[in-house]
Amino acid sequence: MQLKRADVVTGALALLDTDGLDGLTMRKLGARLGVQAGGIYWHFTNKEALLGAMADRIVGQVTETPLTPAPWDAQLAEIAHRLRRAMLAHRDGARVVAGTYVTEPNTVRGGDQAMRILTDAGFPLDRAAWVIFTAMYYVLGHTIEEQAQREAGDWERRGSELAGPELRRAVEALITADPEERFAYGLELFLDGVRLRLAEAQE
Amino acid sequence: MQLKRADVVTGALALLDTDGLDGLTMRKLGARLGVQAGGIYWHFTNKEALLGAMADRIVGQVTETPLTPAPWDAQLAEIAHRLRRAMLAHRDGARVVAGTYVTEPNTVRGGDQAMRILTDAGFPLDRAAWVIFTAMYYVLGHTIEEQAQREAGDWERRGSELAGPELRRAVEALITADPEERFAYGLELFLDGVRLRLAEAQE
DNA sequence: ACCTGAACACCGTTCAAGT
DNA sequence: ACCTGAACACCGTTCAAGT
Repeated sequence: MQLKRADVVTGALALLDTDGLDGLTMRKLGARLGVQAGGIYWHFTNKEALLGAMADRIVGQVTETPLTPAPWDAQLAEIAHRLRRAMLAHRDGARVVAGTYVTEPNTVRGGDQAMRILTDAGFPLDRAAWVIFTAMYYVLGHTIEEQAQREAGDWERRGSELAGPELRRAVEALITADPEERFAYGLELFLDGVRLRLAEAQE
Repeated sequence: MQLKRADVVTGALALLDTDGLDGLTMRKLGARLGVQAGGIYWHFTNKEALLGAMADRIVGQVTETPLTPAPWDAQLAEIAHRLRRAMLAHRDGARVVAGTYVTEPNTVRGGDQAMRILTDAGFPLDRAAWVIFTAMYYVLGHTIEEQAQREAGDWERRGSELAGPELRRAVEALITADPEERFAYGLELFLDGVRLRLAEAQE
């Protein structure tokens, strides 16, 4: 059986889960697929393109099941939570998604959906775009760190090494907290601001 | 004259400016410093440690001049703006800072300062920590993308390649916007949320 | 203490040639 | 069309040995 583009992506995601992003090499991927490293370049022009396809596969989870009708802010929060979960489903998933400027189908679909939610709510197009990217930075940043903490257990050690008294207790507060709760808190912080701007624009 | 740790960092930042993060190799750095690549390992245990020192040098700009007395939200905004400017001062500066879990002096000092501002304003310690990291994700994410856009001019092309109608115009809205204004907007969005939480906590 | 020289164990990518 | 074999031009890191 011959290799399809989709098989390469599936294999790459499996390798990502076992070896992490730094361990994801073309040679190891070739071995897993029963192919020489060079052979992969028939399916993808380079590693970056492959990573882009992997990112799009991950992001695809967000738009898989349709959103239930709800107020715009609840829908936006739902998208953010879905994106976080989708990235958490693969080791280093957030780093993979963050590392690619994806113009691929699923990413476009997700972005389009988010844009429509905000413009329907009454936001002007440019502000809606700014808001979405701001949210994106938060979701990516939070999830990257969440996964870094999970993998390298030495965050705890590093925390206790910290000289600064306030920051040290701050890092401890981060580590002991439930990641899900912390994620929701930061997201709401930011949604508060969005709600306020919308209210101002409409009066 | 012999090489000091600080000289290595200075040379590495200069190389970063000319060749970018991907072009920053130990061999090229050695050549610039008049030393074999292996020689650098006497000063730093590995490349990661060197990158950490570079990040701390960059972050050091934030705490160099003391903050003028002002309300807590203005001070926090000032820190965020300083951090962005400090990272913009070096090519790929944001990526360098984002890629390291820094426990080094300047980073600790900056984190401590931010924590004190929020706790003095009345925030409980754990929430203050959450807020700061949320802000950090935003500042890093925004600045990384700002620099990516600056370096690879192909963002514009990618934008016009986008199939999705809403998202396409969204990306155009991002590109045409003044980065400084866009940064301030996203920051205020988030500060709005923080102000709201603080007001709720104090009534 | 500080660095050289040279090696080790890798990388991503290319490309003629095979089937 | 799809892949092999083998090479090219790199990496980060180690470490005996020099000064």
